[in-house]
Amino acid sequence: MTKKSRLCLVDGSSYLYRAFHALPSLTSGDGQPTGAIFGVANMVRRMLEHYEPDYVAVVFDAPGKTFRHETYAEYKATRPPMPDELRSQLEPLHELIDAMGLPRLVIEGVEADDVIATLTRQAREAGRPVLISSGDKDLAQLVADGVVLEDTMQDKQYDPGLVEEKFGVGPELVADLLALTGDSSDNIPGVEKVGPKTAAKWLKQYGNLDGVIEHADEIGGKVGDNLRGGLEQLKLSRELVELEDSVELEGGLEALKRGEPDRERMIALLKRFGFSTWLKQYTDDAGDSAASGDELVVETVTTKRQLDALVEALQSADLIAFDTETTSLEPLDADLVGFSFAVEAGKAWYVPLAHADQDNEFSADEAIEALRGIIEDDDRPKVGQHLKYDLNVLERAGIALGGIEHDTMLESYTYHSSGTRHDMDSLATRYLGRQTTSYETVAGKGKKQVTFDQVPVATAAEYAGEDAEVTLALHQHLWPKLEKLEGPSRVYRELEIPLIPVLARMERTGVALDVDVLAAQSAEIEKRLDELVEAAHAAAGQAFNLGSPKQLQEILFEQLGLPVKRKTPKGQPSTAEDVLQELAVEGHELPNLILEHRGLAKLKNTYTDRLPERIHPRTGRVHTHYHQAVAATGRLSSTDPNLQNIPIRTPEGRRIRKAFVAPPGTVLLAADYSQIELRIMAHLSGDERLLAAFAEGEDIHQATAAEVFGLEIDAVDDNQRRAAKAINFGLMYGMSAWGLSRQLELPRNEAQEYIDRYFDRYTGVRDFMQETRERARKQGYVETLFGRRLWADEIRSRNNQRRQAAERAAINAPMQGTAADIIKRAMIDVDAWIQSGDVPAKLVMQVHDELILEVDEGALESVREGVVDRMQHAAELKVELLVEANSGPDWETAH
DNA sequence: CCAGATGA
DNA sequence: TCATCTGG
Repeated sequence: MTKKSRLCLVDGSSYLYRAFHALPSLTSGDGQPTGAIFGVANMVRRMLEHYEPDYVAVVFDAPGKTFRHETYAEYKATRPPMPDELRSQLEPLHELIDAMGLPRLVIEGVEADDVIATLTRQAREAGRPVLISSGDKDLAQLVADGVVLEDTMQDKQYDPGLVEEKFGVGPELVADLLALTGDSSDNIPGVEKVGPKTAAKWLKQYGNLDGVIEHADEIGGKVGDNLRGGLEQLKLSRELVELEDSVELEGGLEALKRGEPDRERMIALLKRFGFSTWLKQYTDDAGDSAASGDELVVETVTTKRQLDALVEALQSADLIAFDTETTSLEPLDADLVGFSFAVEAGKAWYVPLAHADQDNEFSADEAIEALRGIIEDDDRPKVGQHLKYDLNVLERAGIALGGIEHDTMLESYTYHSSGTRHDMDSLATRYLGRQTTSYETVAGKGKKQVTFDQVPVATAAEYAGEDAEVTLALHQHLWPKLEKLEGPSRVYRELEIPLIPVLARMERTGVALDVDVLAAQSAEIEKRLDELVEAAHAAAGQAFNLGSPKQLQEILFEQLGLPVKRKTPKGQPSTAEDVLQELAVEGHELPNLILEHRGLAKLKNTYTDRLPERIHPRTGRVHTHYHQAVAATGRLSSTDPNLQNIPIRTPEGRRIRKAFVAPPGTVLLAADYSQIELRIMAHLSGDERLLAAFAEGEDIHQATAAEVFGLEIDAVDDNQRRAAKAINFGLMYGMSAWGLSRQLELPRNEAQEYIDRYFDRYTGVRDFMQETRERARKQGYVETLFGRRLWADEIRSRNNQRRQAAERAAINAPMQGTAADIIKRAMIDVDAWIQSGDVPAKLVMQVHDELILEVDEGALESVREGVVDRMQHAAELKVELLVEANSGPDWETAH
């Protein structure tokens, strides 16, 4: 008997939704939305290429109710109706699938899942292997020997073993598990507080759902009560998640034989949708259907001849896409394992350098020397994805990456900073509709993960080659779009790209930390925490975990009966700081103890105990990572550790800055922009009063108080100044009366009065804000002074809260974003100055409006002047940019 | 308002 | 995942 060919079942409906949400909203020339059609069709094409099945079915949900709605009226009740933009793509997609020669099934009264279940059962009975392609995890219950579930968008194939790994139970128990946990997208309730972990544990213990129900009495705790209370619903949920595998279908499996594409219809449809690349394939290579096209050939370079040929090819390229493979995501620990290159679509090279199984004619050093001239050449433009990483890795390997011309991560970020992450996988999906091989599929994951040098060369080459080739494709897609936008492309060329080496250097440099200072503080805090716990337990009359907001709620509001001041978004009584403060003022003892405990525990857990763990064993310093494509406003962010939220506002907190030190012979210089965002607001709004106040060098909060309260400037008291400061602060966050009233502990109407008076006095600011709001609504984005575009994604949301949040963000964005642009310019300039000559200083940190440098003692004055001057002249505004710079042996003193 | 880290 | 707290 010959081996029977595989039946491929595609869950069209699940991919339709996912493609619709994951892909940009494409439209064809005549305005027909085509994004979801494109996504699903591409997915199907990839499946066809990969499996070349003779039997296929693309299955869709039928419109209208199903038998599940009769069982359970609430079924899918929380799901919003299908958006028009998606609905209008359904019929054209069906046409396209028909034209591709693929059997399509839409069966009234049942869902796509049930049709797939039925076909799977029939195929198994006929001894035919099955591949189910779906983004819907419910279908995992169908997996068995000979039945694989593939999630194309995640590039995962679930066999029984992987299902067990993912769900904690085998396929036969997946329906039981889903009944217990519920499925929010179908509005099927589960047992409250039971997640996948608990459900899997129970099912293992009692065999199956019936076992769990039988033994419900034995399960203790709150979840046990929840389980017993929900038994009826549980049985119903079980019925709903079970797939129906006896749907009546005409024609049997033979009806699913794949047909030939209808060329005429295909060409007509592809033209209509404007899918030009696909159309071109169709008209170019008439005979060979959709198969060819995005195939990638990766050449593994192992002989000297190949290496020479590669060098030659790179020498004649206008632009080289480049990627490094390494042993670690942490550049400071990463050893080179290989290089990949691409200079045209469909072709890539991989040069293995340190694979366990490699067998090259040349040594790694010989390969590096052969390529060094090209990699280091400033006149050979390169494009990469997140080149800061490669730059640091190469630096460690003694190679100085030159010619950093383009970075696809930054192209995407400056083109549209929000709405998507900017890692390669996200970009390939979003902009190319391509699903790239994940790192996990080549290197394994969890315990089984190996470092890249252990990955066989053959596997590594496919993966690495794809990275370089996709990077090139992304650049070819993104750059023409970005280049057309004058402002964003300027920000990209003049700020983001030049900043790459500056940040790379700062990360490599790191900052010195005095562990003894932190250890001493940790010990002090620990002692005080013990006292506080004891006192709190005494005050509560029982022991409890002070760090648990849940237990705290119980103690405060139920045991002690204190008044509930506010609720969290989820309806729990809030125990947030301001709430506790209010309770403390009312004379309760416990809230104060809690407040102090929380503050100190945070300090210890986040800073004094953790920072020393971050010291790198080789350098003895702390190396943060600056992220250049995360914050929507253009700011940097910092992680591992975050050095941009080191405490300063309280004395105990500020002490932590004592631990950030300069090594002997050097001092720390901390230079920060004073009131930079308000100054930018003065510039952008052109408000006369605000400009005048800055020009006169007045204390800006005092000046604001004088205006708002109608006083002479010298008559302003501390309280009035504090209120004015809160107003100024609030302004930059798009202030609402609600926010200000909370901040100042004032009634709403009084806060509103302050705001009104402010806008009466500062009419330029008022008009500017109104214009900004309108501009955001009209064009969907606002701009910084340097032309960076900041998109207000939800500005037209019908949800009031979301829309208003987007409006506030849009008002804040030009100021925060311009400040970010300015300090980036300053960093580039200061770094260039330091690198150009004998300036004995290093940039070590950036905290949004502050630069911290490590400076040789002897050169302090000249460096201070040089830094301040460059920061002040990073932009020419209608007001002067004021920079304050101080120095000292540690960050606290320097501030 | 924008971020990141922590603990339950 | 949520609440809380740190910074700007």
